[in-house]
Order: sequence, then C-alpha cells, then structure tokens
Amino acid sequence: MLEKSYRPQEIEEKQYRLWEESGAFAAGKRHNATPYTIVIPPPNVTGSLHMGHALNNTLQDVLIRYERMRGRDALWQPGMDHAGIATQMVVERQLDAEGASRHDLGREAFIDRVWAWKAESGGTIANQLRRLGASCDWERERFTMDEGLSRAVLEVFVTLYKQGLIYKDKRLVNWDPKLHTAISDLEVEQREIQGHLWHIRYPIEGEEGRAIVVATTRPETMLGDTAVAVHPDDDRYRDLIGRYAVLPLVGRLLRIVADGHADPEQGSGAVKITPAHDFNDFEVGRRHDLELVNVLDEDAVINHAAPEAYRGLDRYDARDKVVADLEARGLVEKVEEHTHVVPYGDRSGVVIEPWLTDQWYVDAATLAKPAIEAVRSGRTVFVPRHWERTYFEWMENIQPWCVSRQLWWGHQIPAWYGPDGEIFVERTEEEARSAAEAHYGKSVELTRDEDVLDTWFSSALWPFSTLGWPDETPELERHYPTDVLVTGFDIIFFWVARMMMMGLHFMDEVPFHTVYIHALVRDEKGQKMSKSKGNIMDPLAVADGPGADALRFTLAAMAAQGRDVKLSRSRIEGYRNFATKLWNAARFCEMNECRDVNGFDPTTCRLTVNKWIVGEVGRLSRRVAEEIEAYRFNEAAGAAYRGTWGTFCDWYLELIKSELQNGTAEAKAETRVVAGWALDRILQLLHPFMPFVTEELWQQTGKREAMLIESAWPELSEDLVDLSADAEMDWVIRLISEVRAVRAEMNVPAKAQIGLWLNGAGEENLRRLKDHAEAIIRLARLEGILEGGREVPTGAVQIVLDDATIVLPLSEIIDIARERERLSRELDKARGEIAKLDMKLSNRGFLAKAPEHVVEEQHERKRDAESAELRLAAALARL
RNA sequence: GGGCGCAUAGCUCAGCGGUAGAGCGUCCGUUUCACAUGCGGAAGGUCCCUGGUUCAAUCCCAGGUGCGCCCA
Repeated sequence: MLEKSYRPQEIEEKQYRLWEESGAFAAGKRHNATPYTIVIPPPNVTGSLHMGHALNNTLQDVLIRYERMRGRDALWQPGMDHAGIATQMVVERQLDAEGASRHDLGREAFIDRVWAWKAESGGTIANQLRRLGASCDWERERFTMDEGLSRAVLEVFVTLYKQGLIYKDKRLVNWDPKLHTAISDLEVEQREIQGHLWHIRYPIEGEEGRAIVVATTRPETMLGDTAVAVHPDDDRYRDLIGRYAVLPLVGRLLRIVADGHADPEQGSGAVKITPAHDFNDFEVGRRHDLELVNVLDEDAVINHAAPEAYRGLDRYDARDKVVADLEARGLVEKVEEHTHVVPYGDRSGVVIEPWLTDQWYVDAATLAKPAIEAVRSGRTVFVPRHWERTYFEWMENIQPWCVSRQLWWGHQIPAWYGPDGEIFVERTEEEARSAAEAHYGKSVELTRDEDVLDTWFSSALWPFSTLGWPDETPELERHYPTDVLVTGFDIIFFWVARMMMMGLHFMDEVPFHTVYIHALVRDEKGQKMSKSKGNIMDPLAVADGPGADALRFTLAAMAAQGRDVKLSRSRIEGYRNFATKLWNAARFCEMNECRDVNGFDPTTCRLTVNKWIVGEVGRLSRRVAEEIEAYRFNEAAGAAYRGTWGTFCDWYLELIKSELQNGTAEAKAETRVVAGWALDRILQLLHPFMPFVTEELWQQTGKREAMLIESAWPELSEDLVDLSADAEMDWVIRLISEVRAVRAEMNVPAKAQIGLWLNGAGEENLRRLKDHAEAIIRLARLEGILEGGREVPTGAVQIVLDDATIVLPLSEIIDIARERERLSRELDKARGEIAKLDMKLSNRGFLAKAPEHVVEEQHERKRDAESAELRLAAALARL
C-alpha cells in the first residue's frame, strides 16, 4: 500500500542507486539499436552545482531518458574539466593559509598537491548531479587531465604545430598581474569605470613655447611612449608630421606620425602612442615601425626601462607621481571626468594589463572557416536558430587564440628549446631530443616550455577525446558525431565554436548535428543569480525540500526557447503538488485494484469513458514525444501536466468512480485494466521529467519486468482515438461543468441535492444522459435525473447546452431576481456574439477570400449562438 | 558604435493570422470514502504605442517608447 503522501527524500537516493547499480545508465548494451549521444558540458572540477547546471543537466537528462526509452543505445558521456586557473587558485589559497606558496613546493610537488585535492574534494559536482537524477554513464566518466585526454591534447598540439596552425609569437596579451598569466580575450570582462582624462602638453622639439596636447586615461603609460599620432587630414597638425615632440619626465624624442587611429574629434585630436601597453597603439607601432618600450614588470610595477624616479612603483602609484610631476612642470592642461571601459580579469578581478610577451597562438581564423561553413550549410543547426548569428559574428572576426598560460596546473606545452632557442614540438621528450639531434647534428641540452595550455584547448576536443581519440575505439566509431549539445549561450564562443573547429579539423565531421542553447536561470525578479546579490537558489536545497522531481519539472516547464528562466519558489511548490497529485492518483488506482495487464489491447475497450481516455492518452504520448523532439521542453512538460491532472485525474478518475463501485463485473474489470494501463502510460510520459516519483510508483504498483527507466516508450497508434467517444465525453463534461458553475453562482449549498432534466434534447443526448447518469449525478451533486420534456416550473434554473436546456428546479433555493440577471447576461453575450458574426459574415471580402472551413466555422458559431439566444429568451420568459 | 532579445491577467510566463491561455496569488464555496500539497466555482486583459500588409493582426512588416543581454 502506498504511503498517504509522497516524500521525495525517502525514495530519491534509493531509486538512483538501483538505476546505477543495475547498469541502466550504461550505453553499449543495445548492439542493434541506433546510438544516441550527448556529451555533458564538463563542469569545473572545483565547481559545485548551481541552478544553471541544474537546468542544463535536466534538459539533457530529459532527452537521454526519452531516447533510451525509445530504444536507442543512449550514451550520456559525463566528465569534468580541470579548470586550470580556478583549480590552481583553490590550491594556492590552501597553501597561502599554510603560509607557503607554490614556489616553495616546486612544480612537481605542487601538481601532486592539486591531484590530491582533486581526489579528495574535487568533483563533488558529479555527486550533486546524481542528486538531480542525471542518468550519465558514470563508468565512462572522463577528466580533461586524465591519461587519454592528455594524449589527445598532445596529439592535437603537435599536429597543429606541424601544420603551421599553432605558432609562437611576441605580441601584446591580456596579462593578469595578480595571477601572472596571460588570458584570452574571452576571459576579460569590460567594465565601465568613472575615471579621468588627463590632457598633457608635450613640447615640440626645436620650437620653444609650442606643444602638442595629448589626452590619456592612463598617464603612467607615458613613460613608455614612443610616438604621437595625429590624423593625416587634420590641418591643425599637418606641419608637425615627421617632426618630434619631447616626452616630458623622460626626455625621449617622440616622432609625430600621421595615422588614422588618431580621431580629430576626440580631445585635441592628437594621441600619445605606447605600443607596448595598448592594443591599438601596438598596431600603430607596427604600421610606423615604432620602438616598443615596456615599462611594466609582471606585477604591473614600473621597471628599469623608466626613469629611476618611477622604478618600483605600482602602476597606480606611478600614475599619481607622474601626474604630480607633470603638474609641477605646468604640463597638465586640464583634467576631465571621464567614463571609459577598463578590462578586468574575470577570475582575479584585477585590471588586466596589455603586456608584451611570448605566447603560443592558434590560427583560429583558418580553423574557423570550415566551422562557419558547417553551420551555414546546416550540418550543425542551432536551436533556437538566431544564435547562429552570434556564432557567425564572432567566428568571422576571430582573433588568434592565445592558448598558453603561465600556470602549472594543466597540460604542459610539448615544446622544447635548444641552447639557441630553436623550438622542437614533439609528442615526447625523446622525440624532441632526436629532432634536436637531427637539427644540430649532435645531442644538446633541451629545456621544456614551462607553460600550460588554456583549459578550453582540451575542452575543445571533448566530443571525440572522451570517446577514445586518438585511438580508433569502437565508441568513437559509434558515437561520433554526437547528436545534440545542450548548453548556455554564454559559452558559444568559449566552447561550442572551438569544438566545431577542432571536431572538423581532426574528425572531418561536425561534433554534433544540433546545438540546443538554453536560457540563463534568473531569480524571480529577473536578476542574474549571484553570490554578491544574495539571490542564489541552491538546487540541492530544493531537492532536499520539494524534491528533485519538482525542481526538474519546474525547470523543464519554464525552459521556453529564447527566454530566460525566472525561477520562483511558488512555481516549484506548484510542481511539487503535481508530484503529490500523481502519487495520489496512483494510490487511488491501487486501492481500486486498477492494474495494467500484460497483453492488454486498448483498442478493445467497450465503455465509452474507457475508449475516450485511451484516445486521450494516445494523443498525449504523441504530443509529448513531438515536443521533446523539437526541444520544446516547456510544451512537453505542460502537455504532460495538463493531461495528467486536468484530464486523467480531474475527469477520468472521477468519472469511473461510480463504475468501479456499481458497475457490472465486466465493466469493472475493463475499467480497472484501462485505468491501470493509462496510469502506466502516464508514468512513462512523465518519467523523463520526474524520474524518481514515476519509477517509485512503477515499482510499487505492479509486478514489472523491467524498471521504468528501461521500459519502452508508449508508441500509441492513431486509431486509439474514437471521435464519437470524444464527443460524448466532451458533452458529459460540459454538462457537469455547467451545472457546477450555476450551482456556485446561484449559491446553491454544496449539500443541497437537486434534480435535473433536459428539455429539447435529441435522442442522442438523452441516451448520453442516461448512460452516464451515475457519474453525472455524482459529479454535479444531484439528487437524481428526472424524465425529460416536462413543464418548467416557475423559478427553475435553466442552462442552455447545445440543442438542449438543462432544467434544475430550484425555486425553493434560489433568488429569482439573480437568476433573471444571470440569464440576461447570457442572452446579451449570445446577442453580442451574433452581432459580431453577422458583421463578419456580411463582409464580402471575407466570404470571397477566407478559406471555406473558416467561413463555415463562423456560420456554425452563428447558428449555435442563435439557438442559444432563442432558448435563453424562452427561459427568461418562463422564469 | 554594432548585434540580439523582450513588452500578453495582480505576479511569473506560455501562445499565435480566424472565439486570448497556464501556474501562483485573490475572492466565493467545500473536510465528498486518492489527494486541503486537495476538490468545485469565479473575478481579472486597449495582448506597450503609431502606422502598414491582409477579408481578418495580440501574432506579419515599418517606426517609436521602455527594459535586458552580448560584442567593440
């Protein structure tokens, strides 16, 4: 016997263990089945589960469970990435607390320490995903730093290098002066800052008293200026082009160059050029062959290239001193308040410094070409489609991808240097040694590049590296390309685009045919959830309370395409109630011995109510399947919700109660089987969304050959729908609803049992009334049904239903004036409707151009309205 | 500056060329033998504004207003 109410905490853990231990998640058992594959967006090994993960993984699990039930050989490939910077920061913080640094430990010991941390507390997120019910094939869990994936990284790096698609270059990078590493453009956050614009006079060489005014937001960088640029068409400065200004405080001569970068509208129209500390200036420097003077060290402290007075000052202290010194010399013309955009490191939170270093770059522009083409030609499709524009936008303007990081935790770059700096990129040190020997003609000392690769470099290989590449494994053969990638728009650039590039380059095939982009999860006010705002909703806390199923259902139900998910507690509670409702429906079935039997054929039903529900369930299963396949998760969840609660619970179970009590043995038997059958199908339809409660009910309510997770999705045929049964039950339902509505409106006490008869009804409806009398009496709370066709007593309530008038003799109970008012209102409504339809139907354009079925529909509506008007008027007269 | 999205009930959101929907909230009734985490009922909407296309626009198009996001 089922418990009185559903308590998720008691069953979720147990069910998950049963699934996992039975091997239900494992792919590869269905050799003849078509594979279906999703690779998980690998969460950070340092991370813990937030609502974004909950949404992302719920949707993947819905797809995987659905396809698994449909018989596909479903593989949901799980794993984590090593999150280079984030993980290194975690362990460095630990060391810091112990009063040590990674340099005290040395590289090897430090890396050991990171692995130890990873073994101990890394990857909690995988267990958190289990709490949500994620049916990943955990046996195949991979990690970007594991042996196989590291081999894939080596292979890719060496191959790209030898193809000339990876190279080393000295350029400006985004330097993080706190973390002491380069980061990619994407890891830089542009923030608007209230700053100042300093206008500084640079004296012109050889012309006493004349100066050129330059404006800057970063006066300290002047120490590295090597030119001043003016626009070639700017008449004010034409005579100065080619001459020199004298850099204050330093004394260096700055060539005045003509360059389009100088905007005559901005400030004075002249700009100082600091090629070693500004991306734009770097380009100007290239065009004019300017000297690069790097005045900052790796901490963003002024170095020896600057005059002694400034050396050792932090960049901001240097700024203050530079400004003060300039002011003392009378060289500051003015200072303005100025809003401008400043780059911050998204991990460290400090201001990023454009800094001149040697780094490794991937020729992204070349790799992007086939990746762009694959989306253009539709080999990979984004859902919703409009994200393709974002993808193209970025891919078509892609910059060289800086992939080296000055960290220790990560894949160390497989490059070795000879004594003269000659580079040898090979898979192993041995191979590098022999390459060097071939080059030098003798064996020499090699030193390995210290740097590691960007974490995204390994993530980019994820769809094939996790399947065994570079080995030619059966899994790779079978599961690549994968089917769909489910992710958020925020990593289209970081990850999706790079997987496309690498997948196409190394596998000659797109990594997935569909990219489903879901929304961001926000709080109920629409704000992004963040720790600093304190509006975080913890998915695990929700799972502990309303339950994982309620959370999953909420997320799926709110995952409408192209719209953010604004999560609210009340919504989750609503779906928690839904799980309870389902539980109680199952409990009702159990109490009434409603069980599906093996080999039951739903087309053999005889009772109308059973024919009807069988058709409804058939429709529902097709609808849910279609919606899932179109990635309309909200529609699928909504349809399942309405079908379960609105149709099955509210009507079907209520309608069969009298049958189960008083029906003939035969009718009872049929009804029990059908109710059990319908419940089982509903459990299946809901399983992808609410796996725990459905599995528990499945196991508790029958002897099962297999767990629900492995049961076959109900592929129900069209001919389960019986249109005449539909029409009949629709009529019965409307009749009951009308009576209920009028009872409530007329304040008929719930306990008052009243009579009812029909006037003017045709034979068919009289038969329906008779056939469903018991259910109607029960659900409309009637005393009984009387012979039709009788005189309407004064003060009776009359309700127009299609061709009939429902008569409820209520003169004792109701207020006649109120009933008159009600009928008048109905009459007005009918007349309004008629007037509207008349207008439409007298419009010649409409008659000529609207499709016939639309015109016919309007005619029919008008006939109905007219008939209602007639009978309402009569009812009013009789009152 | 470039790009994208959104505007529908009190709130959160679906929908969509042909009669405006859900959940929550509100109000009324209700402890009926699955369920008060329930049951029954109701109220509540210039579908942001202005034009256009169309027989017909909440829906398509253009412009405007407001809000949000991404990129530079």
